Amino acid sequence: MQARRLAKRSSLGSRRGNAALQPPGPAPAREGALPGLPPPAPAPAPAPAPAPARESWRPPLPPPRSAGTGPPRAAGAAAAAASSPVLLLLGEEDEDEEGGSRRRRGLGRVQAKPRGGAEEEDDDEEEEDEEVVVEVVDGDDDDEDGEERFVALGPGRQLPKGPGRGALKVGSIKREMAFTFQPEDLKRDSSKKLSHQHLFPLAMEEDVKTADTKKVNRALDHEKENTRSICLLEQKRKVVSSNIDVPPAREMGNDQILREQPWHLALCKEVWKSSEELDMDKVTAAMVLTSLSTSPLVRSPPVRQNEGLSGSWKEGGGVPSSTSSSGYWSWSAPSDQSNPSTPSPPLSADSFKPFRSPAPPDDGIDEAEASNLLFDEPIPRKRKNSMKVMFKCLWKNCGKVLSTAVGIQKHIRTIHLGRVGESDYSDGEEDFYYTEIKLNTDSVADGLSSLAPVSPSQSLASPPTFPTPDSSRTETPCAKTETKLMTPLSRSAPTTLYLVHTDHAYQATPPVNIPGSAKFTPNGSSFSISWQSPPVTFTGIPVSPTHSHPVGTGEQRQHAHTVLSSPPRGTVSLRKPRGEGKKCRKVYGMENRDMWCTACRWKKACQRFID
DNA sequence: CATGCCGGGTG
DNA sequence: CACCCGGCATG
Repeated sequence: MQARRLAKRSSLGSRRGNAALQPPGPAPAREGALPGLPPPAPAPAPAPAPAPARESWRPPLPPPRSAGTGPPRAAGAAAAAASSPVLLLLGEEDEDEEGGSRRRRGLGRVQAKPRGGAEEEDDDEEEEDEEVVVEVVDGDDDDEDGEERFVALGPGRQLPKGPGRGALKVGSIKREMAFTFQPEDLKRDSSKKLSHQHLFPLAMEEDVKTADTKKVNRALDHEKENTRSICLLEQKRKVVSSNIDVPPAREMGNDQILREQPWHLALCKEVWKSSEELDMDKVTAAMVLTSLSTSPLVRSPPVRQNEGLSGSWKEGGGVPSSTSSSGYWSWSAPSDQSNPSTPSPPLSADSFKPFRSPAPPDDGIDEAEASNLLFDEPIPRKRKNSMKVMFKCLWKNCGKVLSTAVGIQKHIRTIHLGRVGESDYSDGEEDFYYTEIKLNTDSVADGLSSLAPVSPSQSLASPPTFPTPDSSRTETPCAKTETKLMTPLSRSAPTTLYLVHTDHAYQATPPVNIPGSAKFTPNGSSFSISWQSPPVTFTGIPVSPTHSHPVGTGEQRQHAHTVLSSPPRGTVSLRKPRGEGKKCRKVYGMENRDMWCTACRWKKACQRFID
């Protein structure tokens, strides 16, 4: 808001100085524009250009190319492509995107690029693919690498080598298919592009994402044909792979799988393919691996993967509303979810990408895990740590609380039931005399600490959150988290905690109950958490809300105020009481404004007539 | 509404 | 830091 206003103001100001005739938009730009530049181009061009360009190059699939094998096989492959949708996808797009860009490139890549920015990115995306292909085909120097990939590609799901593999393998599949009918020479640009590659990582990802989405949509459209096309693809691949010396057994395994579940696999393949397109390189894979290994609580991947397979996650923006998010994301869940690499699960493709590949390996486990979390067990694992289960004896006048069921049973047996000798024998009667109580270890503190995205801070190398129940702590990590991955869910998730301190009656926000918020009632005081507009409200805290000026205890409160951002008028009335004496304005009047003290001129506290 | 002043933006 | 201004609080 302010910004806008300011902008407006500034523009006005500039106009003021200039001529009021200038059209509002271009005016400032032009003023700033260099004399040497051609007037029309600079200002308008940059802004609108990117958008359209992006649109146009969006669909790009990683342009499969062949290095050595290309030419001879190309014709046949093209023909095949025509008959099969999937192949069409690959080939066709290749034509569009690749051809176009290539042509342009041919014309003069060195020259300035009208829409070159997008183009470049596109190319970059292809980079990795190409490189890999080259390696594989050539197989000379980097033989080992190439081979490895192909080996991995075979098994499809029994990926023994780790998460990252999944993507790579699938990718290699596609590559195989691709270069079969793409007799293009990649060496040409590859090196150059590679150099570019690291420059546009984000762009790449996004591209990939969109491409991915689009692809899957198409896949859905052509469900039926997909089966067939897959078969064709399989054939193709076999041909190629035979050249490349792929272990036949694995190939077969993969094919069989495909045949058994043609449709699903078609989709899977699409997804995988795309994921591979994302081309999460080894580094990413490693990162994911490490993050996975460090935090055993990473459970989002499974869910997401499922979504991905079903294609639901791509229906733009629909993600958050998907099953996983709705039910699963009860208040406590986020605390678990907010782990290093997945502060905000399903939404952003960025976060999504890295996880897709690792997913396959732990498929089974994750499946179980996900369902587990989805259905029952309202209290996710991590919370168990903070949640202490105690067993309380219900016997009259005996409030004994023990930490173990066995203990309490024993207690009841021996003390109340008088079964001293039969300590081991239990007829279950004891069960009636004790109850299980869950001690929310200092509910408030617990809640806060668990809500605090402790894990994200790890991955982000931000200062670790202190286990101390200092609620104020929670904010720092949050901010970072948000900046990192700004996905709707992450924002809505309780990653951010605001503590609204109520100093004034008008500021007192009654505990707001919002769906998805949890409310604790420890020690009689109420503590409600929600991750929406009025995120957290504290009431009943032993802080006297009476005095409006921080004195004595005000110290603490002051601290709380500064540290905790309180949305609604967080500013305590530190405002200097209005000066009663004469002020420059009064003394000199508006007419003699130049005689005012500077402070007055600046609308600051008058310095001349200080009270 | 007038005034005093704070918070924040711009250069 | 100088300058400016939006907007709130107060009278």
